[in-house]
Amino acid sequence: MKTVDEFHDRNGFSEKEFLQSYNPNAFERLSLSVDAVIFSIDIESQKKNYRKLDDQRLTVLLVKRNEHPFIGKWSLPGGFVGIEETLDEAAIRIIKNKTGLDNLYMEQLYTYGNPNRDPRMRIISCSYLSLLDRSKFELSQSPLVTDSAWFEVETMEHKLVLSHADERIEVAIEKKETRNGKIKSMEYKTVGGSKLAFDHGTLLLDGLMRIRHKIDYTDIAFNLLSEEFSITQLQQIYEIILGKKLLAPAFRRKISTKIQETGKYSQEKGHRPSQFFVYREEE
Amino acid sequence: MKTVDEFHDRNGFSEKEFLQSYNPNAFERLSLSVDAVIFSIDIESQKKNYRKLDDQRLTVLLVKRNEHPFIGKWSLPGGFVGIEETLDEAAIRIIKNKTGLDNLYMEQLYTYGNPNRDPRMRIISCSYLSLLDRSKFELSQSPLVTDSAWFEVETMEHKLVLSHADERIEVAIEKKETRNGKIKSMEYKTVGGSKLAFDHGTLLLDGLMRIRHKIDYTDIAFNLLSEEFSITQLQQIYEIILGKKLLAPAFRRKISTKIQETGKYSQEKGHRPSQFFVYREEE
DNA sequence: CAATGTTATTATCACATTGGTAATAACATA
DNA sequence: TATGTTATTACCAATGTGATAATAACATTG
Repeated sequence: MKTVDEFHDRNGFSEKEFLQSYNPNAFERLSLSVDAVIFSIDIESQKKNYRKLDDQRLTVLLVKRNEHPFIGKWSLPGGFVGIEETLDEAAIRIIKNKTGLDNLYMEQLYTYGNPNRDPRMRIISCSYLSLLDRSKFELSQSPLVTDSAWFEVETMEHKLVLSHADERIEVAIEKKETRNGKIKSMEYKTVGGSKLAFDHGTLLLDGLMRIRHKIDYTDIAFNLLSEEFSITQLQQIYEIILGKKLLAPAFRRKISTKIQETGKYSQEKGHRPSQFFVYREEE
Repeated sequence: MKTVDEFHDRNGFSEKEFLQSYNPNAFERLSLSVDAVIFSIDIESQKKNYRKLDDQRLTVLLVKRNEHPFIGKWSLPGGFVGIEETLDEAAIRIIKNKTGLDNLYMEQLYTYGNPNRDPRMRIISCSYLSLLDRSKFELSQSPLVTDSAWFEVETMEHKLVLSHADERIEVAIEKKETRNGKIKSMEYKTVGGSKLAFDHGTLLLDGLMRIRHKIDYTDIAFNLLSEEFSITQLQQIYEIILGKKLLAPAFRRKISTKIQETGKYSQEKGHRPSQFFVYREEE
């Protein structure tokens, strides 16, 4: 079998020779960062606050920037990719640093390369989507607790509203009809600046779209709940993400193949106890 | 309203001052390339060659590298992202250069950042998926015709086989069970080297998975056909991509809402003519 | 020109899935 | 014991899907 080295280019160089004389600065260089869109839902706390179902929210983890650029603004947790780590490794490292948690659901989302997205220089950002089981997590565990917070996410017709305590961030959204080949589709794009750093409003919106879409052909929603859960809790997760009410009997039927009874029951008072279930893997 | 400049960092610098003194080389730099997985199906030519339905194939555009590294090997068409262009712009430019075509269906697929994926240096690759209507396209129109070709794609249990004329490229595939949070899933990964340059076997396999999955919740398949087509041709596209036969009446029903009659009929002999349809956009 | 072969298209049926409402169950409290 | 609350099951209608059969519209052949 031929080895690569047997081939020579038009200058007569073998691959080994070529690589030895290769100048890495021949092309423009740039930097790569990873930014994480970390979602969670705190069903328990939302219940304690007497929230109605339609008032419950998905939350996203934001950190306040304490360095230029965009100092003082909220941003998605992120950081630069080290020269010797893969993108996934960088995302795991960054999420661990910001949340203290490991083994989360995590997937690469999209890569943003607008030349002007960072005022410092050309920085490409690869975004990751991550889902957190809030019962395992307390913000105080994080080394960054003083300037990180879970913001409730609310989508309205023309804007995305993020709120936490008395902070309120609005991101304008444009519904835009785009054509891609023969396919016409409605795209949701953020427009203009906001109180969010960089283009993180766009990253957040894209993450939101991804989870809303992916919830009905995968089981990612289970990652937002603890090991044992009632069907009602699970249904609430779906309702919050999809932004609409679901019918209990139909939901129960559809989900029944994916869960398994535990025989344990809830201790809530004043009504029939609900059974706890666990996620059952497909065979 | 406050401007960003009013904030000062711990060194007392405003954002403007910070940016003026920013050293872009403070972090490790790298390069970014875009590689395109361009699929097409040539129904007409496959019919002329008396191919049976189950013998029809999806094809992907490969170009032969005439420079180090991987000189002489086949690769996906790609190139470096210019310092002043977005990733989408780079993909459009590259596809136009390689195929001569514009206004194709195109979407960003995934970003690959393994530190060792390129022997020259750290090069990140952002892959794009593109679909081509073969009736509008002839390879001879391309400025790169001498070293580019449509390779038929065939997936088998443990390998991906690409073939064109007497060339045959095999890419080993590993079915790997991965766990991501609570979700267990089967992933298909390419293993080891092949006659394909870089990690392009992986890019190709991921593109294949994406199109197979996306075909049943979007209308991307229409991008592989010309304006007017018979339902049978459309069904063949679906069969080729999904890799299995479909029942004509069921397919007809399902697709009927997405197409519109033209009143024109095929001229083929020996049987009932088929009506031509056009893609109908949703209201 | 009728019989045959070929592909296109429609009809029909059984079955599964889903949206929706009603009924029942299992508690706590008044 | 009656009432309120949530959980769970039963049931029905409407819709969608897999599958086979029937019919239509040609060309070709004997």
